[in-house]
Amino acid sequence: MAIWLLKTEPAECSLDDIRAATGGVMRWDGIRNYQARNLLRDAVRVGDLCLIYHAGIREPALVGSAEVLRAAYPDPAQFDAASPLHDPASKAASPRWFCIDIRYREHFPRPLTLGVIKATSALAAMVLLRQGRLSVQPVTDAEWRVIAGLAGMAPA
DNA sequence: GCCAACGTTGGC
DNA sequence: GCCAACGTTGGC
Repeated sequence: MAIWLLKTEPAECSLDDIRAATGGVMRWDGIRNYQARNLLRDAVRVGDLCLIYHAGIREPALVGSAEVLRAAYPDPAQFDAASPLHDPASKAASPRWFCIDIRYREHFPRPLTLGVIKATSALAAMVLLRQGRLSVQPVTDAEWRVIAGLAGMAPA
């Protein structure tokens, strides 16, 4: 099982929104960056753990987790002319953009803020701190153990 | 294929 | 609202 960090602006889609969705299942779409796309399409598997990161707010933080319910499939929005995510250059026979379905798992007892992540030496190598703009990022098992501890989770 | 211009992201 | 980082675009 791999671990991923998924970044979102809570005004667009928050962990609360995921929990509130039918069955706690949410389509994770709108990825329009090739590096993130490649990870999503080639490496993200059913059952993988997703850590949800809220960005674009006063205190950015890892707030909880979800799991991958369905692996990559073509993002329907790219073919929808009315959508802001429409990509006229993408063809149905060779889709350019992909999405996944995730299912809500939990809110962390204590959200782990970016400030604390930055101040934690064991997390200094996180992709988040080096490539902050990447919206799908790999997280190592060791990083997850540290994150889980700081977020108040019992050891798995 | 290089590179300047431009747009977007996201922390502060 | 500013600005740094960085991805994309398009002229050459």
